[in-house]
Amino acid sequence: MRATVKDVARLAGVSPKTVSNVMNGIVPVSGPTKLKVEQAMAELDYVPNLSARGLRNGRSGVIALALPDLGTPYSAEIAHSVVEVAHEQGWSVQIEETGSDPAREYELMSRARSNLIDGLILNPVVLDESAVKVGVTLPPVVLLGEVSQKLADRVWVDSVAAARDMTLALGRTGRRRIAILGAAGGRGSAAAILRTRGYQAALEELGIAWDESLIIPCEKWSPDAAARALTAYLEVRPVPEALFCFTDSMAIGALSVLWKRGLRVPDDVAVAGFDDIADARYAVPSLTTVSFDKRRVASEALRLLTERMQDREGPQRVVAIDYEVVERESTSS
Amino acid sequence: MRATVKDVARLAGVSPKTVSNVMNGIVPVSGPTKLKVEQAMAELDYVPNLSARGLRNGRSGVIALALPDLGTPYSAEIAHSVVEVAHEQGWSVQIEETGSDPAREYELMSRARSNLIDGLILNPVVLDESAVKVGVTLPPVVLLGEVSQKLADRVWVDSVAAARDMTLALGRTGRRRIAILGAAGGRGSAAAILRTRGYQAALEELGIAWDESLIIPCEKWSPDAAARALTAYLEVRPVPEALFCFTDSMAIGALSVLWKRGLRVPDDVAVAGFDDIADARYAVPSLTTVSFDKRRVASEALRLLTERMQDREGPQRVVAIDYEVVERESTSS
DNA sequence: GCCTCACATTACATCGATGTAATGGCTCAT
DNA sequence: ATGAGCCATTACATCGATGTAATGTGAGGC
Repeated sequence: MRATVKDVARLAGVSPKTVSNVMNGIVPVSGPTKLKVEQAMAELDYVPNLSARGLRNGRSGVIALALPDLGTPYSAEIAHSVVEVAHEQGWSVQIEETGSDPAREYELMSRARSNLIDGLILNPVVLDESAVKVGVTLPPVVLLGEVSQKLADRVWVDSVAAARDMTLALGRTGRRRIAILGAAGGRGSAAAILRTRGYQAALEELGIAWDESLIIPCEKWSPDAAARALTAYLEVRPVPEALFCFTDSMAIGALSVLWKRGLRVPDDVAVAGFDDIADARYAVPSLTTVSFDKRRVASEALRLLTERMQDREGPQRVVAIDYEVVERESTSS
Repeated sequence: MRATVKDVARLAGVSPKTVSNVMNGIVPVSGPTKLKVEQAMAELDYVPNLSARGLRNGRSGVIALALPDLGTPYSAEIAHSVVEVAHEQGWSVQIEETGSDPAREYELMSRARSNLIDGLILNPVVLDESAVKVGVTLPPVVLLGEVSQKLADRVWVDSVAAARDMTLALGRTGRRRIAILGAAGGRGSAAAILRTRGYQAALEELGIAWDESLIIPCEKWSPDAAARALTAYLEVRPVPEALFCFTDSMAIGALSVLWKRGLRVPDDVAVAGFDDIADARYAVPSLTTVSFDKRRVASEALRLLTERMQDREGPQRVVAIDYEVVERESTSS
């Protein structure tokens, strides 16, 4: 059986509370007593029971991170950063996937309320619907991404500005028939809408007319879906001069399709992505993309979350993360 | 304040224990009483406190998954599968990164012993050293990968056989100067050693002499490191006829380097990987690799883990996951 | 030498859910 | 009608750590 505070106390010849005092160091303990207790803890190989502590303190030291799909490089990199930053600050991270199923977002919320979780960092797929449930009775929530949600703290990259800058960069290379891949089919994701808006703004600045035939819809932002969408598109349309994919994953799928068709990048068509995932640099050719510091996203999210734990009532805050258009071989050789 | 069993009991006009009985359904509860309780729970929006339940039951419903680096596609895909399968079975998953720091593996173990975690799925970086700590006083542990560790249950892919098959497949295309990328520099990882051994076995079968100059060491299995290692190698050595990279990530780094040097794949050099990550299919050219079912890895790991929870004393078990050499464009056009 | 004050330490209650053992009410057989 | 027997329900204790309030111990001042 595992040792408890009682066992340690007995061995050290003190009371359980003193052991507790030694551990959390708030109530002062005299030198010799402290030493005795520490020796006893070491001897018994004592490890505190976090369930008990959590019950007593009302805090578990665990935060949840909810992402659509951990398997995608973007989510994986975000998760990596969050886990790393959280670890540095003494938090454990429970990971949940909301996948394609919006219901999981709600499920998560109620799970969060079951006290095993002190806070939640959520990258939502369903946008406004989630809003309903985000209230004061919930644990602190920080949202990631472009969500039209005013009820929770949020960390995001300015998609409109970034997409605009990227489109301008493509225009600056002299290309005018600039297509976008990943636009919303029906009611699309907020990110799709915002990035399309940025693209549109750039076109106006460049004096390029909006051309519906250059909008390539693609609901799912995976290489798979992108490859299919682009293949279908190229069956019936000429090759655009530039192709701005709304994520790097889609761009990687697109590069594969273009290469298979014998189209040269960037000579025949320039390709750009968004997110700057690790593999973007090693794409063939290396991928021009919108880059931003994912570690920064993680640390800001965690900062907002912990601050929210202190002050549950303060005003909602939104943190924008700086981005940068990184030009690589896929747009200029 | 959040509702507790007491509150629910008071509202339903029964005792707390009856509420508990309704929830876990082991002790029978009469129809009408059950209904009253359920209504009360709904009305109060009751959510059980998992810390309290965990304290009482000694189980938290949470398992930990420890991987070297969540940011890499391979780890991410494994994590994705584990989270998904675990969720289906009602488990939550806490993710930890052991990174390059072996100490974290120990840290994790002790964390696991703190009762917030019912079991641990560990993909170790340090091999045998971990062994020491895996004992009966720990929660159930399942190891992932090629670990020379006989003290815990384990799920793996037979690296020796897979590397042998891949090398044979490369040999079958008529190429004889087959290089490997990712071999162990000093005391390498178990996987590196085993894959090198499989390569060696295949060479013998093919009647090809062992050539030390075709062994390209690369400690870290990232595109970065692979790109650097290969670049350095090509400065001083001729291009091999085939390049067997020990992971797909390395292969992606290698493809990028080869392309930048104007070398054509597979015409000038065939390239193969290992793991069949999602992006392998969309590499340029698409990547020949060793494929296996990651969901299967996850479900077997979880099965071993839950069975181990039932029977802490049973004999250690090892599950080998089937693999398949998938030939794509990077080895034959 | 005695009293005060400060500080380390202790006993006890508590967090919320649930197993144990005991109680209560009910049906059914005689 | 009454006792046996069964099943739903209850009171209480418990899991382990920790806050609260009370106790104990020492030093220092007069």
